[in-house]
Amino acid sequence: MKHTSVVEDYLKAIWGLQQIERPVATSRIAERLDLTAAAVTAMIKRLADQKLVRHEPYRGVILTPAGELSALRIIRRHRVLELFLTETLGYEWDRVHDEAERLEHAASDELIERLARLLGEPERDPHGSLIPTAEGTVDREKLPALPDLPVDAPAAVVEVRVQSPDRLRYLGSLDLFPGAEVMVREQAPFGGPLSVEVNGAARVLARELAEQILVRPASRDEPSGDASPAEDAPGKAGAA
Amino acid sequence: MKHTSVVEDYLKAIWGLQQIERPVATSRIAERLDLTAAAVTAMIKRLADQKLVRHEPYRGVILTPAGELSALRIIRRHRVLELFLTETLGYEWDRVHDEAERLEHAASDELIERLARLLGEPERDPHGSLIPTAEGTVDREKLPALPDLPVDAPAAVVEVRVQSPDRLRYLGSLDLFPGAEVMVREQAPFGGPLSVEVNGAARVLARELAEQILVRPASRDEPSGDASPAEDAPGKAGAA
DNA sequence: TTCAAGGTTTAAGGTAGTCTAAAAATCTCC
DNA sequence: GGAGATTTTTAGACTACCTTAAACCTTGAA
Ligand SMILES: [Mn+2]
Ligand SMILES: [Mn+2]
Ligand SMILES: [Mn+2]
Ligand SMILES: [Mn+2]
Repeated sequence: MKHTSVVEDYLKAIWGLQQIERPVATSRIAERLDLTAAAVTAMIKRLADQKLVRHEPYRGVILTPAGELSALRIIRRHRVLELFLTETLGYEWDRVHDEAERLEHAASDELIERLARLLGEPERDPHGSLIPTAEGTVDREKLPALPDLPVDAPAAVVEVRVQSPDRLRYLGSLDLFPGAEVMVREQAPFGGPLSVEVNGAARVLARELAEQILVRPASRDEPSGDASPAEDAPGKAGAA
Repeated sequence: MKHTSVVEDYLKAIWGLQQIERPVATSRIAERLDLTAAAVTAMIKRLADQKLVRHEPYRGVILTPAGELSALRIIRRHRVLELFLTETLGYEWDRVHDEAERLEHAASDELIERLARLLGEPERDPHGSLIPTAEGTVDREKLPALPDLPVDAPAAVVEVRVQSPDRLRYLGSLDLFPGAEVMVREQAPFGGPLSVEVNGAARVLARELAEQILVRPASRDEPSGDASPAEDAPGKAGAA
């Protein structure tokens, strides 16, 4: 039931990659964790021994239910910690990942649950990612990205799926935090940039970045979502 | 400049033992860290290679200035974290040590300084231990223990040098937190227990425990200390 | 002054995790 | 249905710790 921090990071990586492709290839894990493929193969064997993954040689791995549960518990830790760092300690949203990456292995369940209570049992981290419950469950949501929006349709930023501190800092300078009100004004052809209104201000944004910004279109009838319960705006964490 | 968590724990242990006896014997370190003497000898070699300790074979080790600086920085982390856990998250004072023991290795300097700011740049941890400065300095203070007090002389608890959660919990149930007002009423002979008044309530306390409770006698003229600046009562952290 | 007790170090071996280089399997594309 | 490219796994080594058992100092008491 208790794993090393290295194992925890592997599980987290595999879980994330699994959202894209199952089974997960050795090389995908290697590049995400910045290790050689040989190291990953060796670790995969240990994970399989511990019944955390199933491995088909030369084919890849998938998490077992036990592995997935552990992964989600670590992801919960990571995201709760990230939110604590921005909300309580005033970190910028581009600086929280590395800190949380280490703390997630040292914090006890009790600490995480106390932090979650302090933060009001939050649903999303500073980047808008859903925080798994303490029991290890998350909804799988498929939201449109900014370039998927029709022109002039209002929407709200929900999640910014960007890791790089540089990019996050840049997006922050454009006010593109979860909760921001956005509207696509124009999409340049041939994969060109988007003209977007963010909280009323006109911005131009590289398509590559825009694709990582997930939004919820404003429903025309009601101000909130139609089928889902009213969203609580996560509040722009650590604005510059 | 950056050490493994194991190295950090060795430095911390050696620093603490050095306050009692210099040089520090292999076996003292082994028992404090719950390791075999052989493991300690091996590690001492590595520490000496890194110029963190000086080792005289068969005699013991002492920290170099670099080693002491590192030790004090880790002790600062540990104590700031402990205070955060009691003050901000409502932990009891007997539960914070283990948690801090792990977090101290994962938290960045920036995190610790932000916590310290949040906590008002505190001077003492929940047990009353002095928190080294960010620069890595602490005053060495020698306070009397409870059994050193003359009968009927009022004093204030400053530090409770007890590790064991059981004992801490017990002392907490007697209100013996830093800041408590105490007065020894009677000392049973032959190493017997002490009768002590704690915040006005009569208590009986084993001498062994009383010896770990450091106090500052109230000066008869002024309510505060005479030479030192007024102490800020650390507030009874996590009272039951 | 010797010698045994007790603490310390060395020797040998183990686990977890990493790397490079080589071997093996799979994929791609003609 | 291969040949060659690409991935994956194996083999062999290395670092950081830890353990037990044996050898080695230091010391104090006879
Ligand atoms: Mn991590
Ligand atoms: Mn995040
Ligand atoms: Mn520690
Ligand atoms: Mn303490």
